[in-house]
Amino acid sequence: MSGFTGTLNPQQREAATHIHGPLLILAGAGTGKTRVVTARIAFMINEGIKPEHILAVTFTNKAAAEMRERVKDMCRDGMGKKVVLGTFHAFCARLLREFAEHVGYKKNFVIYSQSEQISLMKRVLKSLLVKEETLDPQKALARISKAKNNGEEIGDPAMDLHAAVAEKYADEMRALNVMDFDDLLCLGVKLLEENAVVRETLHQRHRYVTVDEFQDTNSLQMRLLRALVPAPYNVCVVGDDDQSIYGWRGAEITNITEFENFFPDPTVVKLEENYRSTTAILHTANSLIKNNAGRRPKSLWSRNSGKEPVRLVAAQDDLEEAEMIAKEIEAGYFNNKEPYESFAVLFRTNDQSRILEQAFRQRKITYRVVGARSFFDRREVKDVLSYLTVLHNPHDDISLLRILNTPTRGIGGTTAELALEHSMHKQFSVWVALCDESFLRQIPEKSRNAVRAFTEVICKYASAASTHGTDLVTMTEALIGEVEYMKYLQKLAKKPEEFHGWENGLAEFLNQLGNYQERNKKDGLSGFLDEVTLNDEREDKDDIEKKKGVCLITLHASKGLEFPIVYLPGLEQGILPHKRSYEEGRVDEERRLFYVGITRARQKLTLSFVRYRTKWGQKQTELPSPFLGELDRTYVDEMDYTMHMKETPSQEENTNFFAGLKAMLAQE
DNA sequence: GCCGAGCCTTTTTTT
DNA sequence: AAGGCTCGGC
Repeated sequence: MSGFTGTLNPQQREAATHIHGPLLILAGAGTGKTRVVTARIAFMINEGIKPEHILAVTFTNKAAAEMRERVKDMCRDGMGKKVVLGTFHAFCARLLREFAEHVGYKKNFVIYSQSEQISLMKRVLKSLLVKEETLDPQKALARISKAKNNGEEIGDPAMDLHAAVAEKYADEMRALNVMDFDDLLCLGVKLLEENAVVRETLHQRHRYVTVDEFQDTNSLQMRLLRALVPAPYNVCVVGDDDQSIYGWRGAEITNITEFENFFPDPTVVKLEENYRSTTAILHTANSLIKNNAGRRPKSLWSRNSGKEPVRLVAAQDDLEEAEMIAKEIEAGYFNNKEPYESFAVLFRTNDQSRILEQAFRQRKITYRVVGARSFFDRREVKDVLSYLTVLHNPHDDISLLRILNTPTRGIGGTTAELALEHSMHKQFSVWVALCDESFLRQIPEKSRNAVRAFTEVICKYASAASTHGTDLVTMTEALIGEVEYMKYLQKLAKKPEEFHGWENGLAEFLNQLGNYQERNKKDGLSGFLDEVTLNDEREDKDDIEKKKGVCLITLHASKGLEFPIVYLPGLEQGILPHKRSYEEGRVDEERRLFYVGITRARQKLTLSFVRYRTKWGQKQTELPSPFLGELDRTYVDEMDYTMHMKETPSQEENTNFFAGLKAMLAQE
C-alpha cells in the first residue's frame, strides 16, 4: 500500500483506492472527507493517471484552494498542480469562455453578481410595469432563478406578467452580453447536452471526475455531471445528507439520497468514525439530527471521550451575550494561552456579527470576519470595477450607467435617460448610443462635449486593457488619475475617515489586481473580472491565513471548517430556525444548519440564547429555539449567565429560572 | 445638472 | 442602524 493511503482507516482506504465506476462516499462531519478525496487523487496519479485528466469540483473556491494545496503536497514533481479544480460555476465560466459562440454569446461576456442583476431587474420592471404596479426585484429574480434551476421554460409573456418579466430580463442579459450565475450552469448544460463535439472534447479532457459537498448540488449541476461523465461513469461524489443546507438555493438532497438513480450500481462507502469532536459534542449533535426524517442512516462515533460538557447558556440580552463570549475568550487567551485562532463564533445571520465585533474591539481581541459583506460591494471598489468591466465589454449597460457620471462630469439623469431611450429605439447598447452622431446632435452642446470626453477616455483605455501584457495596475491607476476619481471621492466624503476608508479600499483592490496578474499572466482582464465575481473569497487567500484572530462566521460559511472552541449565540426562535424557514417549510434544513454548527467544534462548545435582542434599533423579546428542547442533556450543562455574574447567585433564583426555561421549552 | 434632507425598507443563508 | 431613493432648492 502506498504511503498516503497507509494511514487511512479501512473505509477511508476503500474509498481512496476505488477509481473506476461510480463511487458514493457518505462522509459524516469530521470523518476525514477531504483527506480521503485528496488521498484518492494522489493515489490515482500514482497509478499512472494523468493529473490533467482529473477534474475535482468543490462547492466554494476556498475549498478548491485548500484541496489544491493538499493535493500538491501529496504528489511528486508538482504533478498535483495539473489537476483541474474549481467550483461548478467557475468550471462553466471557463468552458463558456472557450465555446461562447456555440451558445450565442461573444467571448467577452461579463458575469453579473447579485447587485448588478438587481439593477438590471429594476430597469426591466420599470419598463414593463404600469404606473402603480409594483414587483420586488429580488423576488422576481428569485422566481426566475428557481425556474432556471428546475429547467422550466418561460411561459407565455402575453398571458403572464412573470413570464414577461423573465423574458425581458433574459433578452436584456443576452443583448448586453452578460450572464448571471444561473446562466453559467444553464448554458454549460446546454452546451454539453446539445453539442456532441464539445461533449466529446470534454470527455477526453476530464476522464475522472470528483464532486465534493455533493449534498449541495442542484438539478442543473446533476445534469451537467451526467453530460460530463460517460459510461462506465468514472465519477466519485462525496457528501453528507445531514449537512445539506442550500435547499433554498435549489440544492436537491435527492441527488445524494437517490444517487443510484443517476449513476447505476454505485459503490457506496460510509465514513462514520469522527476524528474531530468529543463524545459529548457528537452525542448532542446526534440527538438533534435524529429528529429529521428521510436521512441516510448513519451513526457517528468518536474515540475522543473528552472532558468538557457542552454548555447551554441563557443571557439577558445580545450585549451581555457578546460580552460573555468576549470575556471568556480573553480569559482563555490570558489564562490558558489559548491562541485566538482556536475560537470561532458561528451565527445564523451576518448582522449578528456586529455586536460581537464591538465587544472584541473593546477588549482588543483580534478577530476576522469571514465572508461578510463583500469587499466588492464597497462603493469605491464597485466604481473602479465597473470601469474595468466597461473596458472589457462596453455594451454592459449596467456597468456603463454606473460610471457614466461617476465622477460627476456633467452627464446627468436627463442625458442618461435620453441615451437609454435612443439605445432601446435602435435596439442597441447605451454605449453605441453615446457614440452615435445622431444621438449626440439631440443633446445640448455642454452634455455633448462631456459625453465625447467620456467615450474618448473609455476607448483609449479599452485598447490598452485588451493589449496583451499590459500592466493592469498601472493602467488602472492612470485611469483613476485621468478621470480625477480621488478628487470626486474627497468631495463626496462627509468625514476625512470616510475618504481614508475609500483610499484603503482602492489600495487593497489594486493590490489584489496586482496579485492576480502575478499569478495569472495569460487570462488578462477578463480572467480577473471572472475571478472577482465567481470568487467568494472576500479577502485575499494569504490574508485569511495571515490574519489571525477569533473567527466570526455564518453557519453556512462554516461548513467544512473546524475549531477547538466554538460559540453558537442567538439560538432563538426566529433566528435558528429562522422565521422565514417556517413559511417556506425548511425547518429541517435549519436543524441541519444547527447540526453543522455543533459539529464544527473539536473540544468545547457553548450554545447560548438571550431574552431580549435589539433588532432595527428596537428591543424585542426572544424565545429559546425549539431545537434546544431536542438536545439530549446527558452531556449538557445549563446555566444562566446573568445570575452567574452576580456575586452570590441564590440557589432559589437558579432553580426558578430553570423551571421557567424548562416550561418554555416544553411548550414547543 | 447638482446636492442635501428626509423618508423608507431591510437579507437568511451564497455561487 | 444604515444605506438607498426621492424630492425640492439651488
